Amino acid sequence: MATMNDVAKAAGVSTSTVSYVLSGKRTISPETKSQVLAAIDKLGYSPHAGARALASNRSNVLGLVVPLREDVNVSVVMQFVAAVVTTARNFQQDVLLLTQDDLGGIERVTSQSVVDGLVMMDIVARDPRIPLLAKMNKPAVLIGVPDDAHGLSCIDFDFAAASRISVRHLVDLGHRRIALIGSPQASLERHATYADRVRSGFEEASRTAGVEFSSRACEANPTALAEALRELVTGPQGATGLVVHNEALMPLMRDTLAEMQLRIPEDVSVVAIAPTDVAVSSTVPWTAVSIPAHDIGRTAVEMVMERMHEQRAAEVRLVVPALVQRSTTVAAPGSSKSGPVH
Amino acid sequence: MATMNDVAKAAGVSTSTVSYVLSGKRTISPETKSQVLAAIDKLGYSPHAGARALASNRSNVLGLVVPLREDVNVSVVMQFVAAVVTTARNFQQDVLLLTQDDLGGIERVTSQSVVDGLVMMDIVARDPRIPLLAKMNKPAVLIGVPDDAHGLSCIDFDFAAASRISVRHLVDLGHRRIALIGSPQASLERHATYADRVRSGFEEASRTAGVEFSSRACEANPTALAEALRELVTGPQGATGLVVHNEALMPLMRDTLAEMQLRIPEDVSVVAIAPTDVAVSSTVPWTAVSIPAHDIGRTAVEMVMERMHEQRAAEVRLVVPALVQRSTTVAAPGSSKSGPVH
DNA sequence: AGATATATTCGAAGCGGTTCGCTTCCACGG
DNA sequence: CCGTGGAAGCGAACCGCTTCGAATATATCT
Repeated sequence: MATMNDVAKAAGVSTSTVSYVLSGKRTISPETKSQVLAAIDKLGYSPHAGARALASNRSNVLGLVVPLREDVNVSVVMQFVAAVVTTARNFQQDVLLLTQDDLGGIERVTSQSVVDGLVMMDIVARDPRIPLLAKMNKPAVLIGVPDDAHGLSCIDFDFAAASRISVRHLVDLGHRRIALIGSPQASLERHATYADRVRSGFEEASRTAGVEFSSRACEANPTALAEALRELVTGPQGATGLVVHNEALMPLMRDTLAEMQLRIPEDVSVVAIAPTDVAVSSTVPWTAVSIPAHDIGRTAVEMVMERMHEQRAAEVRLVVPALVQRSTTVAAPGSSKSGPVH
Repeated sequence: MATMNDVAKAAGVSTSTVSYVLSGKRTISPETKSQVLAAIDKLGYSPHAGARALASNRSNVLGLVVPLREDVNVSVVMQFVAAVVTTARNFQQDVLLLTQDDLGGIERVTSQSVVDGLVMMDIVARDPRIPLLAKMNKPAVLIGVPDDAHGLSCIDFDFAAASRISVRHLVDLGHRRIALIGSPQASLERHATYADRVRSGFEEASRTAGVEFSSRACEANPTALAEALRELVTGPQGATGLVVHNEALMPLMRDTLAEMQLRIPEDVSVVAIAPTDVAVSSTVPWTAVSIPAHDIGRTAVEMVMERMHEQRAAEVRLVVPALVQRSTTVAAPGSSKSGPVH
């Protein structure tokens, strides 16, 4: 492999000149520049990442901590990842993948300067990785809002608001008994921030609206779903409106309801909180609050980059949700769409 | 950050000694070693990845090229990725993520020595990235088998065999008219190797068995599926046995068939070629040939690592498929056969 | 003209490791 | 008692790039 020195010789200049041609940090005369570029081209030179990292103290690599566990939402994760990688490239950064459970990994890549910054997904309320990460003195952005961010910046979808507008939508349609089918038990138990927020938003909005409500977790399998539906819909709760925040469940929903002799939306209205593609690639498109995974991933990288050079205050950004009505929600049976019924 | 020099001073030895303690490439007396380790501990020293990469000419990073397009199978991809990352860690390697469409990325990370080796997923028959990658003189393994591997090693699931045993299973059950519902048109058109092989395996086995057969692509939406089923099952083809290789379709299958008044398995038997989790997390578990994504990912990394130090011949490895009968296949209507016959 | 800017380029000192060759010390055999 | 060999540690030469200060040359100002 040709080195910068080889290029310098070939172009009849010093290495520093080559370096400045490449970095543009000092002005170089057009003639010199073109000679250098010609030499680079001729030798097929490309800079050595390690050497550059050593000298400049920047690796041009961003770490991305992704959850590869079973109980998360694969396609949302993929969308995040795609957004992060794409955006990172716009900043000349590559992306190093770390897994959730590799706790030492975060410490390793930061302390060894493998990465210049970090994006961490799937934050839980009291996340043990956060104090660790905060110590490392590298720019980092959390996707999700923990109880204590330890001075790190966060970005997230406003799941509480998503839940609230879902409730309001159902209430506006005249539903008086509603229910939330949430993430798998595991997500709730580890207090994934999205799971907690969806639930609290749901309960808060329901209370405000003065409707009957209940909520529960649900695993991503037909049996669990059937049981949940039996409890919430056909059981004593008798909910006529459902908010579902569980992507893996969506494909099973229609099927399972049908087996229970329940029609959508005649017997039960359903609002999904899910990525757009899940909401629309179903036999019938769901009324849904879309999770803009791409925007969030992009913004996360932007926030990291903003903090890479200049010191910058930590901030929390929430992405505002919007509900799109499709065909799975209608006015409650026996309700006039406008007036509250008691 | 403490450097190796700081450690050396604190321990009262030379830097080379510290280096040898860390790498174990030369013998160091127990006393010296423990002093050095104590100093490392006390100073919280950790080696600088860039410096190490420069001096040793190894970055300890593996590149992984993943498809982030829409028409691939997200959950399989995730399983691969998880397997690759986990296995890489066992070799002290981190994983750098590259996307399919970032063609320059492959060249960049190899020529700049950002990575020590590469794993590339979602290979197509005449993949333009392959000659490029072959030139780069870094160990690389393709997941998928292209027409011309240019001297690179490949690993893949034996999709042709998977298809063949699916056909044989149906034939053994007495089905005489069978059909294949394959990947989306886009996958076929770009000649993703798995799509091609599934189809040719299907046709070959069908011909051998002397049964009527047909096959077609199908997009991952209910309308497309309904149309495919109309053509293959209720239409003139009148297939009673179906092989489905399209993960995204599986959740819609049951639903769509029901709407067409078709029962599984009474009216039509179905074999899925899909990852285990997709096959079993359905309202009814599918008879299926599982795609062992994890094994393949792991092996891919192992193959790269094997080629990292020693020169080693290129090879093609195929993972042998196995069919698990569950509840979606039974003897053909009006056939005397009650089970697989050999 | 002499002095002060301005535009380019060079040289050298790092950045923080790895590794090779050499020295030192000590035990052991003849 | 000397020679030999192995164990342990040291020093210095890189690895390839960035960056700062200085040098040179040309342009501008008074």
